[in-house]
Amino acid sequence: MASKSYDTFKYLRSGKYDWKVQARVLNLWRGYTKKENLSNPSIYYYWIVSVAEYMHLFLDIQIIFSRETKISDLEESDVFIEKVAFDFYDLGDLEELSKQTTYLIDVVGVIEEAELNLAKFKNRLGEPQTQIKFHICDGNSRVKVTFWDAFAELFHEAIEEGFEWPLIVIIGSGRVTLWKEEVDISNVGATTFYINYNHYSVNHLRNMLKEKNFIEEQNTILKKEPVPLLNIKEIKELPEEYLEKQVLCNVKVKKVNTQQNWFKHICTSCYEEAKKVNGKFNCICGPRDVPYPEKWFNLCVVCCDSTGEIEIVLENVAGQKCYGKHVCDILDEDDESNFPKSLNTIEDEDYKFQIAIQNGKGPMESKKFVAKDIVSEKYPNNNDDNQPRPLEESYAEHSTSTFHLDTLSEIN
DNA sequence: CTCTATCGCAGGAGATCAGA
DNA sequence: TCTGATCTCCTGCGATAGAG
Repeated sequence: MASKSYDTFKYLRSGKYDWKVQARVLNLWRGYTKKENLSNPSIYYYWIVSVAEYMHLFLDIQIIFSRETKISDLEESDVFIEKVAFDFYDLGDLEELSKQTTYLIDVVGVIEEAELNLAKFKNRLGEPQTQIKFHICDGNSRVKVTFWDAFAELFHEAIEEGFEWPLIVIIGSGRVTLWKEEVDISNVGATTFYINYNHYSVNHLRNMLKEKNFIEEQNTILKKEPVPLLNIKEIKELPEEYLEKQVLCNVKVKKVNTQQNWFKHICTSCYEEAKKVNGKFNCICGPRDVPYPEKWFNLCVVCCDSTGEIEIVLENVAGQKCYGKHVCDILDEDDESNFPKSLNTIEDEDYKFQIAIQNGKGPMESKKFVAKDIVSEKYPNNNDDNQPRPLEESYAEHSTSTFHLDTLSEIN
């Protein structure tokens, strides 16, 4: 048997038990076996003892390792196998894939957000968790991506490394789920990411980005209406039909209102405000306590420009961007229950707010102005001097033990 | 291991049975 | 009665789904 030549994945089939293949482990993460561990990713050959017929959407076979499977290292110079291989899916096809839990998927897309921030919160069990959320777009569709905890922090560190924006990301072996009726790609142990990687798919997207209509098409997908830039006088005079619409406005923060609550408690399930009743937080989404509500900015500031003054409520995203901190960070620093003095630091600063016009609370207040975001000029930034910078290694949470070789079968 | 809750299976320990 | 084989119950762990 030792002299037997290698089989290729293309010809593997069930019913025969002594296949011998050369393969590169593209992705390796810790699984659950009681005794045996496998070492770091490298090249192996395997005696495939059983090839199970496996009925599914994408691949014809699944390779199962048994006690009889023999694995040997191969020298890099002995074989030529690509170091990466992706099996990309269109972002528009992911909804169907979100209904299954067997397979992980590879996608590539342009990150839409101009800035990506880590969100820290406590889950319903009081455990601190970290997440980073963004959307990717392939020119035809867009999907939400949520990375969790250490993987989110790894991703956040990676994007700080000075890549060309907009970032083009390949997500390898992401898990597709439906979250609040929206397709969401999240990470599992196997998930990897490659930022501005030197791959034809990335180069293709970047070429598309240079065409004018990519951004236009993307905006069409987002059904974004252009947001008008108005001054304070114009905003105040907006007619009723502008309720629930958004405008942009360049303002200077004149005064931070220290007389009102500067943050509110948010239910971690439905993101509505949680109210304190008898010492416990309750939410409208169901008869349950919210033991660890999130804390979101809800800070009143008086702003001005050359045409007048206006009171604006900074919501969470705008507040985080103003201070570069989360509410809990400010609370940690200022453990007094009084209004934190550090909140005054934005006075006399200039901002371009994206403001939603909302219904006021009472007869004295017909309209309310809520800053949803701060507009950054960072995106898009096609600076040709800034060449895409591929990562030498993918970022992944590699550990030891079992393999998932779903993507390998496409190599040969 | 994302983390947690839950389900289901594998395997160990002890009980039971059959044959010498 | 002893010993080995088989059966049953229980526990712990792996797999999976769901949450944020």
